[in-house]
Amino acid sequence: MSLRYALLGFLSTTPASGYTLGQKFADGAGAMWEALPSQIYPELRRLETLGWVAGKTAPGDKLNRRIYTVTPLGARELKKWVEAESNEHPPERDAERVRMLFLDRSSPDAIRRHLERHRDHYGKRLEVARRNCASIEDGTSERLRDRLANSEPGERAFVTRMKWFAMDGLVRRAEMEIKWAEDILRWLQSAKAQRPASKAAPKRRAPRRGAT
Amino acid sequence: MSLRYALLGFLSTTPASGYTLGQKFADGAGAMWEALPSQIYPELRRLETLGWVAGKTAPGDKLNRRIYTVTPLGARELKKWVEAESNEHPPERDAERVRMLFLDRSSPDAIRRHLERHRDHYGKRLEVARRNCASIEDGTSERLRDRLANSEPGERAFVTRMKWFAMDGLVRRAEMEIKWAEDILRWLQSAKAQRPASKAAPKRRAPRRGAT
DNA sequence: CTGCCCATGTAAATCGTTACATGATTAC
DNA sequence: GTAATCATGTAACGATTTACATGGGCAG
Repeated sequence: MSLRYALLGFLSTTPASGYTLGQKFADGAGAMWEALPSQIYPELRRLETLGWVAGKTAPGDKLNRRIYTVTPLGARELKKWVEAESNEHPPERDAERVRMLFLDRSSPDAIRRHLERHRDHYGKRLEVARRNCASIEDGTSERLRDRLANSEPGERAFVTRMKWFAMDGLVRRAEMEIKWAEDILRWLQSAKAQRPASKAAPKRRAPRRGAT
Repeated sequence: MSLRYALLGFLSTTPASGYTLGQKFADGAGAMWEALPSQIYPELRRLETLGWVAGKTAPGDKLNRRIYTVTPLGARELKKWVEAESNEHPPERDAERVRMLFLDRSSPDAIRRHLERHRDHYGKRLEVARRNCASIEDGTSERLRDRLANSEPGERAFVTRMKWFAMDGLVRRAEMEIKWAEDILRWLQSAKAQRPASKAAPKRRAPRRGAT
């Protein structure tokens, strides 16, 4: 049910086509809720029949682009959703950590490769999120500009800051995942030095990390 | 497809019934991949027809508990999965951050309530994860003991450490989410002091956080 | 005129949730 | 004996992925 509101939210800043939304979802400000065309297009049609958005194709457009705009009803429904008290967090489903849990019977090399992929994956995400944060800070974010254009002048600093915090969450997440992977990689490296083959190594207790 | 391997993984440590797995998934070491009974039971049956696990009900058991054990084939398939190179990370779907993104048109009070729920939610997760970490460290973790019982003596320190790292990932995630929420809450508090009603506030640039 | 990107979809299959059903066991 | 918990499921629905289809525009 969140795809619906993610679409609605992005359209509440700037009217857009399904294709454009799909692009934003993949990389830009929308690296928060990814979805495929086959899910986006039907959902936009459903939003239209609900009367939450209005879609229009420009008469001369050969590409048949359908541009959607949020209706007042849609804006109210979006607000209802973001403010809802019953925000049950989604169930935890952390495939990477599950893998790590059961990689203990694999070779240190397999574990290392896995962690390097993890680190690199979040490295890319970090880059995107940092870039987005920067463009919010220096005012080059198109989406933020569109958003501010629809805001009261007195609210603009507030809106800017909220956007920044949201994006900063993605930065922090990526930083955490990278550090987690690197800490384990470092330990694997030092453990390897101690037990070159695969056996031995005196039993040591897992120490706490630096800060809590 | 990950539920299948999560089940397989947990069974590779200790044979268990579907009900038991459901419990572990909800709180204990399994706060990594939650699933409901209606998904767990059919999946276990499918794993059985695949020959990856063997299920048996003890003759005298009035409760009709079906205890599943991983077969050698199942163990090989699990290993194949955890070591697979094509570990595409799942698409990002972060409903909380999407909400934050579009909460900028709501009252600071609504935002505050939202963030407090976020903080409290991860506070509970942090407690569970810390408890699990602690029980791995002090050797009171039953699941770890079962796991070590099936491991070579020389590998035990390594296995212990890997389990700890996996669980530590959940600790770090929860700590990060709590800090994120608290940082925004603190800012809301200070911003409120500056603009008590809802207007004004001199435009300020979003500053970088302490460390990168 | 061939291959690639833009743009919008449909159909089938799989994964996950919600609602419901059933019976036995344990604690009060 | 009644309520909570143990234990296993089925059916229907909703969300998501995979595979496929289609046609216009643009660069070589």
